[in-house]
Amino acid sequence: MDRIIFHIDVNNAFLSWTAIDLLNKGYKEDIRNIVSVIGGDEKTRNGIVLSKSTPAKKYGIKTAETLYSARKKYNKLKVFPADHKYYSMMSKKLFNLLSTYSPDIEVASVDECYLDYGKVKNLYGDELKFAYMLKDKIKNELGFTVNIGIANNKLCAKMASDFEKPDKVHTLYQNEIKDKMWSLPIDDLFGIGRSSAEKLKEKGIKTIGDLANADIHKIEKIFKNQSKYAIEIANGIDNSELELYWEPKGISNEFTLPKDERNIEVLNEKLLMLSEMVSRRLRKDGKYTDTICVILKDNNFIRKSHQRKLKNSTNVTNEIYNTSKEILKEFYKGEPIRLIGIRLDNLTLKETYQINLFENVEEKNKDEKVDKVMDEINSKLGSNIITKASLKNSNK
DNA sequence: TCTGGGGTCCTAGGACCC
DNA sequence: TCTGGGGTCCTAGGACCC
Repeated sequence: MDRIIFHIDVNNAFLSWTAIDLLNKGYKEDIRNIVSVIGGDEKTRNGIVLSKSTPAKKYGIKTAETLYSARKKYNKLKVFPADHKYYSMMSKKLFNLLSTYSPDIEVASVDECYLDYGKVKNLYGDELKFAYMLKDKIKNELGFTVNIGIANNKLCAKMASDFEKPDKVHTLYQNEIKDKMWSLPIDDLFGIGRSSAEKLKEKGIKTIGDLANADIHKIEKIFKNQSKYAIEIANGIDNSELELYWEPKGISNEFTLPKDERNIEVLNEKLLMLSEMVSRRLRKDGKYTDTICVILKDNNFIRKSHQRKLKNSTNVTNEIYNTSKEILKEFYKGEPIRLIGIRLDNLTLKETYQINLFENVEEKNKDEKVDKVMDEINSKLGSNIITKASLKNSNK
């Protein structure tokens, strides 16, 4: 039997949610109806568009472009800051509402999910009628609009929800793929990014249909092992299951520095701060890592990373900090650094531990106690106020 | 005042072992 | 004296997504 999958996608999520927040706070204007964006802070060099209103889209303003560039398209552009806490609250409201209809939901990101309608169709009936009801219920109860894509698999549901926006329901069943998907530009295919799209266009593959009917040998240089898969997605073939339970495979934090930095002492301080951020998240999940990766981006936007695998897994801030400091020393060549980050991989629930003759066990126990106390204080204060980094640099 | 941050997956080369 | 492959693990980088 054919599956029936919904893809539910909030229209202009960050912008819509901020619009609601502002209206609740007495702001007169609904920023969804004006040329507006949610943007990062330009002073800290985070000045890009995170989300745009429908009118902003009409001026050609795109997600991830610089605010500088967006303003050139519309000089009276209104820019509002992001409020991720509020977004995550709205996101929960949406998923809670959806959960009342089905437990089979894959949360794909803060503003989109897949729902296995096939499993509950006998309860709610025709999927199209239900989707319209659902979209209107979300609009009435939560105050924002969504697009719903209906199809026989995740890929096509995702593609369908991306058709005309906002506040729409679309289907993309197996027998509609040719008519509804093949004429779209190759860039629109989920899974084909800018790099692959450029290479495909060079070979004369300009639409999804072109790829669907391409000779596999023609694209093997581009997709290697993934060539068959690439042709399959262009044909709307996707047998992947919904992933109902998600566990992070890695934890990372990174940030752009207010100005380019080449002083390794300053970079080390940032590593301390980052170590605290990632290790606290790790401990909160009750996990351990044995792979620590330091990420740098230089002033030319070239990203470089080096990682190290530990003999024993850990969740101790100090150990992560000391390791990352060593990694940085190993590969930092003195170039101006724009961004620095730490990523923890190979997460496990249990600590692997082999006795190491050279390890100072007392030191480790002390570090663990310090982490525990800090975590408790921070969870009580509900903030990141108490950090070793902030204590160390209390001169501000 | 030009270009974020948090993820996943894949590839390719080298090390190492049998 | 010359020279196998297969398998796995580790590392760095790139592509892609929201």
